Amino acid sequence: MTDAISTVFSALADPTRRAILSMLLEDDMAVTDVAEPFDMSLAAISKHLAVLADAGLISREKRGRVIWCKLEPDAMQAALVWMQGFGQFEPVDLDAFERFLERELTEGEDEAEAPGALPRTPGYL
Amino acid sequence: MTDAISTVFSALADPTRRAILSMLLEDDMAVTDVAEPFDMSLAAISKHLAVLADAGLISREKRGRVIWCKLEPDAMQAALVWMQGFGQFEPVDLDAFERFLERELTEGEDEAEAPGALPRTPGYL
DNA sequence: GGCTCATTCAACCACGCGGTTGATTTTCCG
DNA sequence: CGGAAAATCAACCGCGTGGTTGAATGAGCC
Repeated sequence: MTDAISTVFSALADPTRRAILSMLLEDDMAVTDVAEPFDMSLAAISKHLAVLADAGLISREKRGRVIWCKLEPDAMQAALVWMQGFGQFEPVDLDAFERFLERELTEGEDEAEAPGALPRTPGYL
Repeated sequence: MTDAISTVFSALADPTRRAILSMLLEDDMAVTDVAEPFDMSLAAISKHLAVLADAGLISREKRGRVIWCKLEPDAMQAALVWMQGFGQFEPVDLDAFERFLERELTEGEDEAEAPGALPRTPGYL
């Protein structure tokens, strides 16, 4: 329940919230602008944003009377690694797997596009 | 709601269900054996298994009067790819990952098969 | 046949979630 | 100052979910 990974998966389980994250992939956005394409009240979107912020998937910064929402993709990493460790079921040495990930993450610091990802604008790098 | 990815994320959002998946990573199991380490009723575990099966994350095959649960990691693929479209950790390029898996899997070929289990081939590689 | 084991079904309950509307707070602006 | 915009808060509603217990179904065993 209260563990971080559950919170992340739970936050990702809603299509509206996933759509919001996809929007934030392109750029930081104000709450009103996030809500604009959706057919629901602003309060509902505000709640969704609260769920995402609680999971650490976004951060909210107040500038003036506008609150800017920013994607925080690091929060996905634990869940992602968990799933990846699952992908190849079986006697794979998880220690070696962790070392592999560590190596990959530390040496691949140059920019690369994710296959099939939306166009990335460097807003959070 | 009814889309596949939401169902998968929702299923993964419960620590009991993730623990079950981890157990099934080692071997196929009967429902009673799955339920054994948990401090809740068998019916509750049965419901969790239904949720996992509905998400496609496991399959259940009845042999005799016992139902064998088998991990189906392919169902994670879509959700995993979706997440990979996000972070800066995406330079975990799948080529290196595949090579890693290749090496790991060919090293540990003396592993015991589950009794009557289908051959464990990496379905999504 | 009758018993027992494995599993699910059926009701039921407490609780949280996704949504609404209306009031409130904070900030900008003329 | 007064008003409008941005966002959240508060209360409420319907429904799904995670859990319980007890009964039902089905397969194996003596």
